[in-house]
Amino acid sequence: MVSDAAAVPYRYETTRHAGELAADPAFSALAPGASSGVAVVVAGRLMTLRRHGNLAFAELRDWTGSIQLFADRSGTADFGGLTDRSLGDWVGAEGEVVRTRRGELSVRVARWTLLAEARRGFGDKWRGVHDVETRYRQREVDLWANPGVRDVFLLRSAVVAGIRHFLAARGFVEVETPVLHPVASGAHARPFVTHYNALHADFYLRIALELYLKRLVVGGLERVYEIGRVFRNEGISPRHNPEFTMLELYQAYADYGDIMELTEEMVAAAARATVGATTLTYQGRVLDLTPPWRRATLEELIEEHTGEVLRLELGADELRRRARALGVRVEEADGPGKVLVEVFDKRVEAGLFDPVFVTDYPKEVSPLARDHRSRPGYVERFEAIVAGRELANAFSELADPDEQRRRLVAQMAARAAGDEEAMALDEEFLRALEHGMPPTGGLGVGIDRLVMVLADRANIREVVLFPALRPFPAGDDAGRDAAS
RNA sequence: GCGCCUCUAGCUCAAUUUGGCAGAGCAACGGACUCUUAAUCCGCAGGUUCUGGGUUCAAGUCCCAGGGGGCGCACCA
Repeated sequence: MVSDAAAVPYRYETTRHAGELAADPAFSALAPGASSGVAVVVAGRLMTLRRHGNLAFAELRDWTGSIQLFADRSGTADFGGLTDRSLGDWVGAEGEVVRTRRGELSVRVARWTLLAEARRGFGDKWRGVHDVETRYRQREVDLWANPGVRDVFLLRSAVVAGIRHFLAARGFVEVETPVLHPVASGAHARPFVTHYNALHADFYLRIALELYLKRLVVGGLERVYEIGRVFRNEGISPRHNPEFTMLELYQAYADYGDIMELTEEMVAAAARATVGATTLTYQGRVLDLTPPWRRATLEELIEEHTGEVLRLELGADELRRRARALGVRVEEADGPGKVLVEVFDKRVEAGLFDPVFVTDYPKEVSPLARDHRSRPGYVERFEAIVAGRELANAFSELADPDEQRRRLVAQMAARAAGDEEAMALDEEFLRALEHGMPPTGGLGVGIDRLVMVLADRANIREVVLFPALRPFPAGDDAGRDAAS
């Protein structure tokens, strides 16, 4: 069915969406076989087409839902042209809202317009497309072929909108900071490297938002946040995409206790804005996100889940011995704090399901967090664990420029000793701190992981539209298409 | 990077315990049908079984190498 592409209009004005028609109380009482007298214009893709000679029924789907089109030879202009259409074609239709004798709300098509032709099909109309490679590489196909996919991404949009709304109500301002950094710092991760031709210098894609945002607090933005992509040059897994979306926020005059309250309220608000409740089902289990969340120290949770009482005071040798006894692999170079966190990550984290704020991390592994006000060797830091995964990381921020320099110098020493993830020293950041940063609470939230929880998805690829995959192999389908 | 699994028509999947002419449903294409809901019915067409080697009279099936994908480990706050 080759059609004249030039005949496709440049614009098409609809009056209603399919989902609205189905939900409109004005039509709910419409009896089978009755007409409403209301004329509408709708548009979307033909998902099914049932031809009956002089009658035809079609499912027209737009991004709000579906509406049935009802056409007949006597009442529909170019009826034959309509029944010649293929599944997947985009069609605009105008006509009266009616209910068929069998009770299906429909638009009785008076006139219709071809808006685009689908040269390719969308796979099995009942079973959809299961091949994950097709689903992720050709998300446009996945969005039509598989139920629920579009809903996940609409939910993702609503989560981000809900967070912006929540933060605006608390007086936060949203900013944008550079993606290309001369020094990649603010997190323990290997960066992607790129080259800045105009500056004749290598730059790094950011691994965190942290340092620039704190400089803005120094600059007087007392409540500031950014939602943006960060890039970590690491493995791809069901829980890791090398580029992912992070929310970071900083609140002057607040400590990590305040940030805990903010975190649980913000996640609860995002849940209410999307699933409509703070209790939901995740992977078959009931997950209760209702504040307040449990608070427990790292050591308390380790003891609870392993039976071992591990404290920094035991010293590195003894801690390594006990960690190995628990089956946790640790390096000889690992200090006591690193060992403690390793034990938690390997033996405790995955077993936590309902939300927990894990508090008070070793100073050794937290170079940007402020010393704990009462526990030597520890910092005021927490991670929020939800459904067995880290959802957020936060601290009372370290503001003392001298102490911050000492910590980062130590990191650079570790880096020189071979630790590729040790944090880099950023002189511009240190200079900013010398201007004075007030007491500040900071938070980082993995938006992708939050969406996974709210959308009940176990794989991060299900919540990222175009997840990282190997480049499309040469000589495969795309190459043939280009040649033909 | 390592281990295990996987790749068959546009899509979803079959193809007998060491191996014996590669099939079905959906989509597409031609046709019938005035209330369908994955419409139904008739007809037609559709293949480098991921790629390259090897074993065998015979390979989708067994072996080797490579590629894509999945899962786990490692890595990764």
